Amino acid sequence: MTETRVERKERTRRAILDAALHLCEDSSLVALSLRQVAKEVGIVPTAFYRHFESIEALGLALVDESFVSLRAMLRDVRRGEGAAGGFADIVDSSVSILVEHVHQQRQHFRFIARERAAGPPSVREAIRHEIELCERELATDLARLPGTEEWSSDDLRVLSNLIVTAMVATAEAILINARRPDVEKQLAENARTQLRMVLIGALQWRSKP
Amino acid sequence: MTETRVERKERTRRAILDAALHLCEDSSLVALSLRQVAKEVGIVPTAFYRHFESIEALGLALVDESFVSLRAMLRDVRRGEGAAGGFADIVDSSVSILVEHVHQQRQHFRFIARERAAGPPSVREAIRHEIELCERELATDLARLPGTEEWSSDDLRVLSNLIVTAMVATAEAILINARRPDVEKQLAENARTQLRMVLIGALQWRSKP
DNA sequence: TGTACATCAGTGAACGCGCGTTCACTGATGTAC
DNA sequence: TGTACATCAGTGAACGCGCGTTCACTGATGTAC
Repeated sequence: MTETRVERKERTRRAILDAALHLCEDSSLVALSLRQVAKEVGIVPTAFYRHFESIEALGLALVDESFVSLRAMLRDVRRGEGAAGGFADIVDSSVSILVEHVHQQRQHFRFIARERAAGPPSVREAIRHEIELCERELATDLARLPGTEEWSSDDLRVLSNLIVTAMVATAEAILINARRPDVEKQLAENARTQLRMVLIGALQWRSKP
Repeated sequence: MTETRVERKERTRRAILDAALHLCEDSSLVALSLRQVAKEVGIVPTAFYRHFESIEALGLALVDESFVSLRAMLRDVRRGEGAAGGFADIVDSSVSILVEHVHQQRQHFRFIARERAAGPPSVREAIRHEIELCERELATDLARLPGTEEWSSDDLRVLSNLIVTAMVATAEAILINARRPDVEKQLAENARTQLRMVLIGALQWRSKP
């Protein structure tokens, strides 16, 4: 015996998650059927229920998993900020890290981008919640940058929201133009320009009293 | 006889478009069936084919229709810019007009926001194309603002893209928080702050030679 | 104006198919003694 | 170590349902003369 029962079950669960991620790439979770997933995995449809209660529950598991990837990216970005010299370096390295992670975890980023707008309500809500947490984290990071000492916490959140929105849009654009390195290079350069514009504006900003 | 045959047909077509817009509000076009639409309209499923070749074709018609609404908004914004005094006025009035139009054409804006990420490929592509046209229009508007005389056309496009992205995100947030006037007021104020931050950055910007 | 014919939006039966879910089951793995 | 029993991931038949699409049709509206 090379595998325990628990290991075997975990392997099937993994296969279901991977199959779902793959199958819904061209449409959405809401158009994904339990039978399609079971067929792709190579199990009988009813065996699906041994692992998830419904496609929606499977979706929520995929949200958790996808945000593990996204948080790994944020950790890398934060490390880059510590090492870098000025704002220009931070911007350059952050966008590079974004591009790199989008490629490495292509399916997870596509999943978030798509289901954020198209998923079942509970999945949309879960993604919205996770993105809000990311915005909060970024806001506390921004508070450490020189020049934001006098900012209100509201303004930090608003700036953070703007940056996250712009970066999500950049990630989406990169995913749409996958396998077109020239377009991707341009998109990354545009994202850097946008971040620089925003940060220049931010450095001039003074919160209302 | 009160209605000609042509008028009657047009009325059914209208009813199909409205029914589709209403029925896919809680999920997506990809999860919408021809039979659901026919039932809602009160015709037999096969009669659908007298008006559209498929749900996808119906979706493309809805894209056209939705962007008529969106362009009406852009026209109002442009009129506001002409009348307003300084940047602060432009920002205030533009966001107010956005909020107002999002309410007036709630279904069209929701449709665009949702199907942009979730629709059938051809619908996604059509929406992407329309948004790109809007970005171009905004870029030519921006070129008329004082302070952008020396900008490269690339930088104008990049700034325009950032503004459109932020405003689309604001529209989405307003739609999600419909019927919560306090949240909406905050979202509008945040959007104004974001636009001000961006424009302050833009005014400091100098394109690379 | 009246008649004969053409058009065509909407009908209704029928088809084969994939769907989610139920149920009783099998047989390999795991555990208690 | 060997045996008897428990667990439980996966099976397979069956169900009723909604799906898109086909086809021949109906009958009111429109048109030519």
